[in-house]
Amino acid sequence: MGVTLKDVAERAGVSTSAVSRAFTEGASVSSKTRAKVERAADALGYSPNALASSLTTGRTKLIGLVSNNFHNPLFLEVFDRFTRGLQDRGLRPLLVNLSDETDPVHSVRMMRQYSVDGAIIASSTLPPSFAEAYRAAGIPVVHSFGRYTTAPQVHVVGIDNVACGRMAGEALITRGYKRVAFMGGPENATSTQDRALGFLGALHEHPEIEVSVSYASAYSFDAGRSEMTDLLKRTPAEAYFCGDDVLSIGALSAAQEAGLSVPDDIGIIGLNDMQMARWQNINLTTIRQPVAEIIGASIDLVIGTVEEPGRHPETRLFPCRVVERGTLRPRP
Amino acid sequence: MGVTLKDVAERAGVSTSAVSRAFTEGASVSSKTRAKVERAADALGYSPNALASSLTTGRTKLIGLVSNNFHNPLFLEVFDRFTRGLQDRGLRPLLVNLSDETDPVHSVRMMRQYSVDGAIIASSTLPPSFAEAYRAAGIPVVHSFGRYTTAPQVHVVGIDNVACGRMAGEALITRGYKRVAFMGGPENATSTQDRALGFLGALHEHPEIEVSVSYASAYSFDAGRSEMTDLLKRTPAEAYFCGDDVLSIGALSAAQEAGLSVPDDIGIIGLNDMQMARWQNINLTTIRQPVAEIIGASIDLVIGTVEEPGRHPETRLFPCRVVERGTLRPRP
DNA sequence: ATACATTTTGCAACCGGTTGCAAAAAAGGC
DNA sequence: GCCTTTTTTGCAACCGGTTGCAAAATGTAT
Repeated sequence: MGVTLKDVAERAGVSTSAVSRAFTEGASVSSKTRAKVERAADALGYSPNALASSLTTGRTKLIGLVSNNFHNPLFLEVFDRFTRGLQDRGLRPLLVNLSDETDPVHSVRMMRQYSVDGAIIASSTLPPSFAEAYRAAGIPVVHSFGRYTTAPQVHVVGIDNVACGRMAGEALITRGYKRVAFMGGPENATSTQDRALGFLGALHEHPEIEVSVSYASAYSFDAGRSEMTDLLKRTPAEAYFCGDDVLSIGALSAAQEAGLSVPDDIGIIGLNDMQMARWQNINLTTIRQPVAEIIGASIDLVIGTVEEPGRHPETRLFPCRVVERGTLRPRP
Repeated sequence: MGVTLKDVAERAGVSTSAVSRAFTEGASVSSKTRAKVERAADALGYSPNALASSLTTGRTKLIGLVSNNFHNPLFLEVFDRFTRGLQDRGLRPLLVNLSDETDPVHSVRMMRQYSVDGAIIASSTLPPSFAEAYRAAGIPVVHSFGRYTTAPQVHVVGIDNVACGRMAGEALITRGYKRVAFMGGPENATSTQDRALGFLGALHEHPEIEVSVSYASAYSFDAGRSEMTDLLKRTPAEAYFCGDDVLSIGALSAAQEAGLSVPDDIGIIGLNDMQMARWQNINLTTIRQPVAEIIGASIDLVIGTVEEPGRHPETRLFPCRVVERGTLRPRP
């Protein structure tokens, strides 16, 4: 079944080294033998075994793509772009689903067993220590959609959550809302904390505006909906910054069901700008994460680190922008 | 950096064979040497190189997961379950994004270069010939979310699209609609054809009911919305079976925007039951695909075929069921 | 033609493991 | 204790490639 180097060599009447060289960019082979080898290889349908060659070259062209965000619709786009981006550069994604696992030890071992050249942690919820375990194991790694930390031990690519929070705050201020609120995801997620920080920071300069904060139990539709349902029973704010689009849509649903009109009675701004946000029957005003840029930079960084392992950890944060749709009253 | 078998052997004071055996289930090793080996391995932080061993064992435990459905929200769940299911069985998914590629030749070559043990084609739109190319190349393969064909050359797991179409037709008949329609995805998709077939078949027994058929240009929100917008300009039907949930939600959006009330003025039933269908502000009546079962069966089949390559091609179709929500009037 | 520089080639060792086989060690029977 | 059977062990070859090195072939200059 498997056609090997040796078969090709035999058929072409050359040594195995010659065949190997014919398939290696920039190796020393005469055009005559290369032609002989190619003819034989075509006839036999040979393609070199990437894993066998990795043994000596030390490169597998395998990149671990590790995530625990398999319920966030944004991540379908994330996987799409990662796989395409890696493939375009001749790399292969080995997908790892962490599910509820928070200890890196299993996945690190797996990465080593399969000798991945590098790894990308694509997760907005994992702590910095996760990626650090990879680095400690000698695996070139970048934490994609991670958050900013001072003196990071690993490459981090993402958005500036504090700045996003501030941007959301300013969006609400500009539109003249007098009672605003932040509805975060789970309080212990580091990204949630940063967004709250930025939001409150922006509002701090406007003491005339009333601010409150609450946390949904998860980054999910149901959590957003039930949180908003609770809030509406008390004295709700005029406008909410929700830490995520799915959460926002849940909140939106609760508001509509309570008979409130959006954005006249209540305003909502989300974060992510996932596919559904632009569906006209949702039409969510939100803050867009530049997903393509984040992913492009992540891939570049991981490749760079594979080539230059000692490379200093870098943090690349990309700016977000408000996408004007229908769940916030227009700017005056 | 890399601790090898030899390092462990040296440290434990045994031969490399002993170490290899200590890590192989059911090999002949005394408990005494196994203990010595384990101690040495722990101290050194050794884990065996899966790729090196694949060279002799012929098994990589790598499974190609090939898809071109990176825009269908259902597939986030699909990837989640596939990765988890494979991991639980000690297998690793090598993800391949086909994008717009329709020729299997590239991905087949890649599968061979990485010596995958098997492959799963997860796609509702690829033709049967795609998976057949894998089989022809000697790669154990199952086409997941594929469609039924007579005398299939490869394993196919999915739903019975004809039965689903029939089920949708019957749902509309039972609810007393007198003018019904099928809005499919692109006409050339084989699944679309089958769904239309079943739908029309069911209606054929009810000549008193008026039936029409149209096709959206893609399985997307925009396509569904624009198709429905067009339909509403003429004489629309009372109820529509849309070939997909995303399409349905697009159609729903158009209907709502036209000031029609759902389900009083117009009824819609989708297919898939993806996450968003149960969001209360969408609340789509739809037909549920048993995703977990399809994926479980796909994994079992691919494993079975790895172990018994000559195995006869099998088609496993799972039954769907209507999920009652708010876009169809209640059954009388 | 000869001497020398350059390119191309094959040999053989190696990458990190596995495995058939025969020798060595342990266990069992008397 | 000795002999037989069973288990454990190490040797060495092998999986499918790559690569340093020296020999062979080719090209250039005289």
